[in-house]
Amino acid sequence: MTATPLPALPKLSPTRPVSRVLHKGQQTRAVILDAALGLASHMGLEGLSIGALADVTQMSKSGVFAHFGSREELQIAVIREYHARFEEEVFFPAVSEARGLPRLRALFDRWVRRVSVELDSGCIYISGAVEFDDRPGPVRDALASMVLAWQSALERAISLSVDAGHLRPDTDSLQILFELHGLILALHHDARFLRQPGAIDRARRGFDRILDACLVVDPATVPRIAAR
Amino acid sequence: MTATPLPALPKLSPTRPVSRVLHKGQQTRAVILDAALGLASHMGLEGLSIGALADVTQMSKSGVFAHFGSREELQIAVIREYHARFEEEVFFPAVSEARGLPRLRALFDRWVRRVSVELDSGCIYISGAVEFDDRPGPVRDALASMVLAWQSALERAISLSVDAGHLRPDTDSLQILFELHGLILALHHDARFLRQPGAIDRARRGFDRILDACLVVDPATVPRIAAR
DNA sequence: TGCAAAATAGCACGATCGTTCGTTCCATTT
DNA sequence: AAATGGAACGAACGATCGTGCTATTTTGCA
Repeated sequence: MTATPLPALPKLSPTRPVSRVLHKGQQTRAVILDAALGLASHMGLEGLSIGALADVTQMSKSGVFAHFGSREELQIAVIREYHARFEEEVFFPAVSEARGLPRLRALFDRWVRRVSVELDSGCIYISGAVEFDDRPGPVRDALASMVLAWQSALERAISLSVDAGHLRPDTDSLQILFELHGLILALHHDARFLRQPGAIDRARRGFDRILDACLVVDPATVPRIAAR
Repeated sequence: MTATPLPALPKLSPTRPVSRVLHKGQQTRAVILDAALGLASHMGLEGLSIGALADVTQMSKSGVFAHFGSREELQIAVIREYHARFEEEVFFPAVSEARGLPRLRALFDRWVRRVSVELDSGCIYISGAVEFDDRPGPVRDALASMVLAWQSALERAISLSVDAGHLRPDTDSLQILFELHGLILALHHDARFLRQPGAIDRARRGFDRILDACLVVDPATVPRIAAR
């Protein structure tokens, strides 16, 4: 339960220059990337077309194209951008919580919100995984790298909850990770595809149920630490 | 826990003539459909192209096209065919098991096998849900109808387990359904996209854990019914 | 065996795809 | 004032897409 076999979280910050004045090129590139993210979350990474991107950004196809060099590079850039935003909105705010259960709760809670409340923009991790599970290549590699990084971060939070004494020492953190991931995927499916309103509560209740099973209960002090 | 709000399982059998001698047309249509299913499970329903289908079946594009009238009809036909096979391989064999926990176990077990062991052919229900969650139309409707039918069948099996006294009376069958679905989705994700070998066991263990939590334990006869 | 009907092929269409190329515009520098 | 470089454009390319049309072949039944 100590060493994690998953790769470390890739740091994306170095790739984009810090607080430099953006040249015109990088500025419009950011605009394009923003539009591409919105487009990809609706149509999927495979549905991303340069022509549609040109329409949205009011540019010429070749003008858009020049910023990325190829469609594949554009897709990878979108994945990286999504990863950066995911870090910003889910990971970073949660790690400021106290390690252990509070942090784990915060991670899951923000994850849920990211997948569901942002109802219009689907999760590229999830749609991309389905689109590229049979398509080897650099896009799939980039996607898998990001997903593994996020799973690794979550697994670490679970392990920390064990170390902090919040969860039982015999907790199988990878099993917990698997089941939590399942809740998110079911949420994404029921909320986005089936449009069922109760999915968010179901995911949260599932979270409580999974963790209840391996909560450390001190019978001397507390008779019963219920969910939450 | 009695009435199910989900629609009834559509009976597909009436649509194909029973034990009639197949005319040449329906015969090659079946060949095309078989190839289309294999192709769609790799490339997705959106990746299904009539040209590629013509190459595989050694036919002309127009020859393939004539059997369905439109790409949309082809996609719907593929969805229906997948549903029929899913019924045949997962649902029908499982309902021959005794109602209650045995049947529920059989349903889940065959579901797991369908999603994972058939490693080359992905689940169209899952990939289709991601592809069409933002694309209204008849294809999405057909897909949703099939998925809801299957979920309804599963929910009935869970409710029957409650009625049979295998699960506690206060069991929230829709919550169980949600979590079991999550396990399958996580299995599909980890096995197909991440290629992690341990995913099948994780799904099975998740199943046991979910049901353990609402098993009826008779304290008089059995001191403790452990997992399985 | 012959004939109508069904099944398939051939061809072409408009649209869209990613990509390449040459050109123009504009800001910065020499 | 002239020269340089990046950024964006417009047009065109080959390919593939779905979808019509019209022959031609094949099938099944009288």
